[in-house]
Amino acid sequence: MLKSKVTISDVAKAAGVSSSAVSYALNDKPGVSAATRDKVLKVADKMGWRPNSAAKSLSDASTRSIGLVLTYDTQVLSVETYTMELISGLTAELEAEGYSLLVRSAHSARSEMDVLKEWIATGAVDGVLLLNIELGDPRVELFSAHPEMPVLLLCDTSMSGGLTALADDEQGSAHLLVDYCHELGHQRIARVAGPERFGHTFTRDNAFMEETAELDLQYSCFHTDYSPEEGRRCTERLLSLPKPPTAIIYDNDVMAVAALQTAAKLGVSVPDQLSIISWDDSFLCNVSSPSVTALSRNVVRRGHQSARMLLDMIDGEDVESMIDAPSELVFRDSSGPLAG
Amino acid sequence: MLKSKVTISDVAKAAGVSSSAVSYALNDKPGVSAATRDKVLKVADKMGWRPNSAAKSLSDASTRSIGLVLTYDTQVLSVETYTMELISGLTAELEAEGYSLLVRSAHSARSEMDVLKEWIATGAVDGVLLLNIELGDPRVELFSAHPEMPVLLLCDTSMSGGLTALADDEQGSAHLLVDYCHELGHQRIARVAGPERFGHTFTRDNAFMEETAELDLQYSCFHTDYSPEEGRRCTERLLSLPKPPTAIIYDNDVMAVAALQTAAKLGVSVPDQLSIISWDDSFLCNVSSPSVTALSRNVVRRGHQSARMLLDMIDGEDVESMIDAPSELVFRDSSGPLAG
DNA sequence: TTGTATGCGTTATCAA
DNA sequence: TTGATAACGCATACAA
Repeated sequence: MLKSKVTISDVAKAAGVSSSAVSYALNDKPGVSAATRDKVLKVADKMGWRPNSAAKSLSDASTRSIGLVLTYDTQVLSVETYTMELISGLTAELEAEGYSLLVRSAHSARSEMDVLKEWIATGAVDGVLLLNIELGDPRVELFSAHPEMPVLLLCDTSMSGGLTALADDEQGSAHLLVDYCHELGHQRIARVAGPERFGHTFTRDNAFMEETAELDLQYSCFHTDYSPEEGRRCTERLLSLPKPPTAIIYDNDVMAVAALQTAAKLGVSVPDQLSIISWDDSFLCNVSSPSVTALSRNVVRRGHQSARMLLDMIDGEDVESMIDAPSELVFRDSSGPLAG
Repeated sequence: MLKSKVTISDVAKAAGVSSSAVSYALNDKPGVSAATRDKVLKVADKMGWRPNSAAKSLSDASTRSIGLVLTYDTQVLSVETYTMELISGLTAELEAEGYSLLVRSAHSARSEMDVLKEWIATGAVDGVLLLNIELGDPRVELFSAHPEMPVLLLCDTSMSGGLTALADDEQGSAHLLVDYCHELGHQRIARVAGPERFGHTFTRDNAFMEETAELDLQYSCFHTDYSPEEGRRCTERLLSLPKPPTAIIYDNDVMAVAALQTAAKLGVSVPDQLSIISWDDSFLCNVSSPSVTALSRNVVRRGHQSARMLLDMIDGEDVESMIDAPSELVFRDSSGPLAG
C-alpha cells in the first residue's frame, strides 16, 4: 500500500511550525497569528492535505455517516422504487453536510439486528434510519436501550415506543381514498393490503375500518406480501364473491397493475365495472393501460426530511416526532363511477 | 454523549491482564496462553466488547467499506430499477465479508469528482465502483493517477484506460437483437439510444452498425436522454419517415413502454405493423400491454460480481477485466413478424 | 502566539 | 508467555 497521504505533521514540518498550529489554522480556530495561518493554509493546499477520516472519527467520535439496512429481498427491490427514491432524497440532503449513507443488507430480521447491534457497539455510524417497523419490533427495544445512538423510525407514532418517528398521514390518506370512492357512488369497496405484521398496514386497517363505517360502506380486506402474484390471486377471489366489490384499493402499485391484467382476463371492465386505485404512485401507474389512479407520496421529499431530522438529532437537538405532508390523489383512468 | 462503549483496556482491567494480551486473544493470534485466552474471551463476551471501527480503521488503514456515488437525477432514479438492483447485489455480496457500501450523491460530474478525490485523500473507503463512464471520462485519469485505490469500472474495456472493468457483452447483445429482427423478416430497423457521451451508447452504436451492415439491413438511430418524453418524440419522428422502420429497439425499458402509447396514439398496431424491443428488462415490460420483448441483464448478479472483484482487489489480488455473462432475450408480445 | 504533551482505541513491537 | 510502549492522524488542554 502506497502511503502517499499527507498528514498534519508533514504540513507542520514543511511550514516550519508545530502540528497544533497547523490544526488550529486548518480548522479555523483561534490560537494562531494571521501570518502563520496564511502560511499553513498555503502549504497545506499545495501539499494537498485532507484530514484522514479514520483519525478524525477516532478523535471526535463521529463518522459523518448514517446507517441504513436493506432487508427487502431482491425480488421486491427490483420492482419497487420506494427505497431508491428514499435513498435519493436521503443522500441529497446528507451531501450538503458532507455526510454519507452507510448501507448494509440483511437477509433476515435477525441479521438486521446483528448489524444494528454492531453499529451501536462499534460506533460505525452517527445515526440510524429504520424502515418497515413491525408490531412489537425488537429494533424499538434495542434503540430504547441505547439512547446515545440517534435513530429515526419511518412509522406511525403509535408503534415507535417513544422514539422519534416520521409518520405517514395514513388516516388522512384513508379518508381521501374512502371519500373519493364514496363520491363516485361505490357501496362495496375492498382493500388488498400488505403483510399484517407491518405497522403501517395495521394503521391503515384501522383507518379504513373507521372511514368506511362512518359512511356506511361495505368493506373487506385481504393481507398479502405485495407481490404481483398475490395481487392477482386476491383480485380473483374478490371478484368471485357473490357480491363483489366495485372498487379495490391496493397497498402498492405493483399489485394494482397486476390486478389490471386479472380484471382483463376475467372480462371485468376497468373502470366501468371496477375501479382500481393504488396506494403508491409510480411510473408504473402512469404507463399501464388504463393508467392507474394513485396516491402520490413524494418519497424523495420524505428522504430529505428524514435526513434533516437525523442530522438535527446528531447535532444534539431534541427532535419531535412528526407527520409527513399529506398525500395527493392523482386521478387517472382506472377509476370512475359505475357504468352500464 | 454517553460513553458506554467497552474498550480493550476495560476488558484488560476486568480480566486482570494487559491490553496487548487482550488484543492477541481477541484476534486469535499467538502470544497468549490458552488459559488467559479463554478468560479474556469470556470476559470480553460478557462485557459485550466490539472493536471500535474508527480505531481499527486508523490502526490498519482500512474502512471495510466501498464507495458508490449516485449521480442520476431524482427523476430517473424514481423510474429505473437498475441502480437499486445493482446496490442490492453489491450489498448482499459485501455482507458476507462484513463490508458496507458507502453511498454519496452528487448533483454534477464536478461534484462527483470532488467526492472521489476526497475519498482518495482521506481514505474513507477501501475501494470504489464507477458507473456510467463517458468518453474521455476524467474519473479514469483520476484513478490512473492513484493506483493505491482499488477501483472497478462498469464499462467497456475500450474506455477503461487500463483500469479494471466489468463490461457488458454489448456486441453479443447487439448480435442477438439484430439477428432476431432479421429472422422475423424486418428489413428496416431503428434504435432509440441513450446519450451519445455515454461509453456504452458508443459501444452499442458501433456494434449495431456492424451487425446491420452484415445482414444488409437499413438502420437508423436517434440519441436521447432515456426519458419517456424523448422516447415518445423519437418514436413519432421515426414513424413519420417516408419509409418508417418496422422494428425499433429502445436503449431502456422506460422509453420502450412510452413508445407503446405513441404507437397506439398514431394507430400503429404492435406487433403487427411495428415490433418494439427494450434493451433493458424490468417489471415494466412485463405489465405493459402488450408486454414488451426485452433483453434481460440480471443486474443483481452483476452487483454480486462487482463486489467480488472489488473485494479481491482490496485483498491485493491482480484482478483482470472481464465481460459479464451474455444477456438473454425474453420474448413477449410486442415483437413478431409483419402482418397484414 | 507558540510548541509540547496527551487522549481517542487498536494493532504491533520490544523488552522482561 | 507476558506487560509496557510506540504508532496510526487528529484535536486540544496546558505550559512556555
